[in-house]
Amino acid sequence: MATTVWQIPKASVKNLNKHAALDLIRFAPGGISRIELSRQIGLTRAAVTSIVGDLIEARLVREANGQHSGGRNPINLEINPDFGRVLGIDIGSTHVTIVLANGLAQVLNEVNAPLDITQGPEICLPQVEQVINTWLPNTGTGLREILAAAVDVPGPVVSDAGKVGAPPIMPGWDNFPIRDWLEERLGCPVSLGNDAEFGALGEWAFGAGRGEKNLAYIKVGTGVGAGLLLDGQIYRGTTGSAGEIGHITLVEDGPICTCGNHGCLEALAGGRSLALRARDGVSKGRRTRLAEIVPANSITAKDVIAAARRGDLFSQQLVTDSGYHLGTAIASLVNLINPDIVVIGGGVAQLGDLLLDPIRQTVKQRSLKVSWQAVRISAAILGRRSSAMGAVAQALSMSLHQIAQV
Amino acid sequence: MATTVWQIPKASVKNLNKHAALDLIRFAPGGISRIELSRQIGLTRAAVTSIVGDLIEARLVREANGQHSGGRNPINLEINPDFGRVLGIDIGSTHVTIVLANGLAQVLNEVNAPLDITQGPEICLPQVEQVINTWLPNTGTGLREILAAAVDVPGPVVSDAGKVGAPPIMPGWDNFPIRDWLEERLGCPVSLGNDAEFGALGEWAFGAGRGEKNLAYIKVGTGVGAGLLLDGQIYRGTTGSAGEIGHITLVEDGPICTCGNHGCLEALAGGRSLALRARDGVSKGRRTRLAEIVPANSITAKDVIAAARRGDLFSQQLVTDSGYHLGTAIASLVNLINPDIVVIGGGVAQLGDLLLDPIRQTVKQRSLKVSWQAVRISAAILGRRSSAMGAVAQALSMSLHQIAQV
DNA sequence: GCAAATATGTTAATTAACTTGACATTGTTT
DNA sequence: AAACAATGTCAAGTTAATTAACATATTTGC
Repeated sequence: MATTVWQIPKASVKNLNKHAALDLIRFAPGGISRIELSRQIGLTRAAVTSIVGDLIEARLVREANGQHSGGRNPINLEINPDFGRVLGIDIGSTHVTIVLANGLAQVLNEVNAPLDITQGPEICLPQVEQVINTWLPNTGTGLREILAAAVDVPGPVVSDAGKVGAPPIMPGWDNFPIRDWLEERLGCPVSLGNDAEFGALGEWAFGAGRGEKNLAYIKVGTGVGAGLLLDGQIYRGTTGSAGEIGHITLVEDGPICTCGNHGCLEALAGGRSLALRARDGVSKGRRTRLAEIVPANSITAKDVIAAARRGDLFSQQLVTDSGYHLGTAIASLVNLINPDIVVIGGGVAQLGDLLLDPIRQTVKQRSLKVSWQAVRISAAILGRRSSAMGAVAQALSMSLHQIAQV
Repeated sequence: MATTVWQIPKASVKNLNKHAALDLIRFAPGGISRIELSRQIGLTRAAVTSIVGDLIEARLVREANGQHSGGRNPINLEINPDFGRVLGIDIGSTHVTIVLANGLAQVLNEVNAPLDITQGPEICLPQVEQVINTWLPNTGTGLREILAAAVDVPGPVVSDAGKVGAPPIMPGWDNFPIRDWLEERLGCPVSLGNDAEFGALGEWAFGAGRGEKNLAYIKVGTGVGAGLLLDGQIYRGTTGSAGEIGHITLVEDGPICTCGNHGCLEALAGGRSLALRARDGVSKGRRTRLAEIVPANSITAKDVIAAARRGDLFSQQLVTDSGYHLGTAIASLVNLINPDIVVIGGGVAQLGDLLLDPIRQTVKQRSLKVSWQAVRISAAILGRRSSAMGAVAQALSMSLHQIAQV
């Protein structure tokens, strides 16, 4: 029942059931009773009473109200929201989003600040620290009250080392001890992850894919990446670069990609491609509202998304084209992974069915029947907060299980 | 450390470490000492002494000789080969291979018989039973001595039910209780799996990918399928149809596939495609030894492989072409899964570098650097026995852990 | 050749997580 | 109000672990 990124420390196999109970309580929508815990873990009611007693004594869990019929009503258990607070930090290529949450993963406050990731860690990380130091006191929370934090970045992560691997979009971040740096400044344990991976975790824990066994989260931002949650566990691959769906080759002689290859999904369907195709269309005189933006080569993906929302047909067509390419790559993923659900997140996903319908159609056409019949394709419920909420889930995992350890 | 398909029964969490020790002993090349066990499981030496005592008393494990330096020599432990015998049954589309193995997974005997899977289970399974009943006594083994068996079939499997899902190449097998039928006839526990999945298990346990964390086994036979072993666990997906790499679309308007789509990998690189392309070439008058085979449309994939081996340039070109297509699909897999190793098995893989080189080249060209640098692409060491040996591993898992349960 | 050093393996006493089986509590049904 | 039903708790017993001492086997140093 180890459901998240938290790895059970080898020494405490004896506490295995305590951690299992904790996770079941955390992720049970609307709480869970002792007897239900005993059924799911496979322990006796007496044992669960004892375990839950420990958790309540540690102030991690509290009793709440629930309903039933036939006999005595069960007492629902839930995480004690006041057990502590955590930070979820989502570092994107142009922005950083920071979320303050309580033990129940309820968002208490949120802040957003611009950032240019190409400036490297020596510039960016102090900026993040600065944002926290000026914003956090206004939320009525001291830095000392923060039990843990989790950060994600848009590149492959070597999670043991707390560094990024070989980041294509993150020049200068290579080998910088991101986690250690933040742990020292924030004074609490920090976990480093990949943005798509945390997006998957967020949508699995609180969003569109609650509790599914096999989930793929596709982040369609400037680039395109996937986070995989397989058999209830984040899957990172051998060097932490699993889920790099953005660099699957779709068109032999297609447009050049940031990775150096031609015809990658990212170069055909990502935000950067969306902007480039829009500029190209405008310069060719296509009839579109985007033509109002001058100069044409200042058009961004955001502009295209906004225009598509307002009904601009040309922009909608560009998005639909992205959808077909995404669908082709996702069809491969569905054939290989056979997931319960594919969650589409990132900026473009705000357009909903305009993007999802061509994806669904292509997946249905290009993957095996058994597999596409089993899969649900939905937009991210948490929207642009998927990754930050995944970071919150991860930070809560760390602190809850650390406290439960003893 | 749950390394194989065996799922630890919830009730016996207390025996968790016993099962972990058993698996470590099983898969440690050349045995493992008590102290090494204690290090890897994270228990004290005393605890390991007690656990190993139980295993020896149950006659599952025995002491062997080992070497060391600096102090007292450790006593190596290995599975007791005489604890029992198992059967590994690999049902292909045209043949069935059955392997008799002892506790150490050493092959004691092997039999091969033709079979036509399209005739359905009512014909095929009695044939398998017949083969076993006439062959097994000659090996000096009674059916009663068989502790367990595992069977694989070339289609998606619903392993809980012991049936196949929606098999494209297995008409009539749908919903037939394969496992239950065999359990009744063989009088021992039977496990049902997919051929690629068991191939992955076989190569992981005894072959090219020993002990790797993330392994993909690509079976290039009549069709093309992949078995995935991720984070040390067989990954089956939501409906048991994970790894269907054969039906990834590579060429929009490519040749039609058995699945109904166009341009699937299987239709471009599988054994069936190899034969079709050879026939086509011969009928177009290409210079090749295959022209000696008449009529041209009786040429099989086997013929092409044999000719390629003997230096026929046309046949070699056909194989190389298959390699490029396989490489394209495997590049996607490498991007998504980021495995340690990709093992190529099935008939065509016997050609070695003739097939592997174009695969390696294409993967290097079409996947991310971090990912292709980390991956090893090798031919199956167990050859045509990969799946049968995976079945042996699975059958041994079942009986070993069942006996260790108490 | 023999003690010292070193590493592996075992034993007995203790600890802690679980089970068992009885009992207590709190609700619905008749 | 009594019977029933389901949940939760308690106390005693069981068992897989730890701890700390000791036993065993092999190399090293003189």
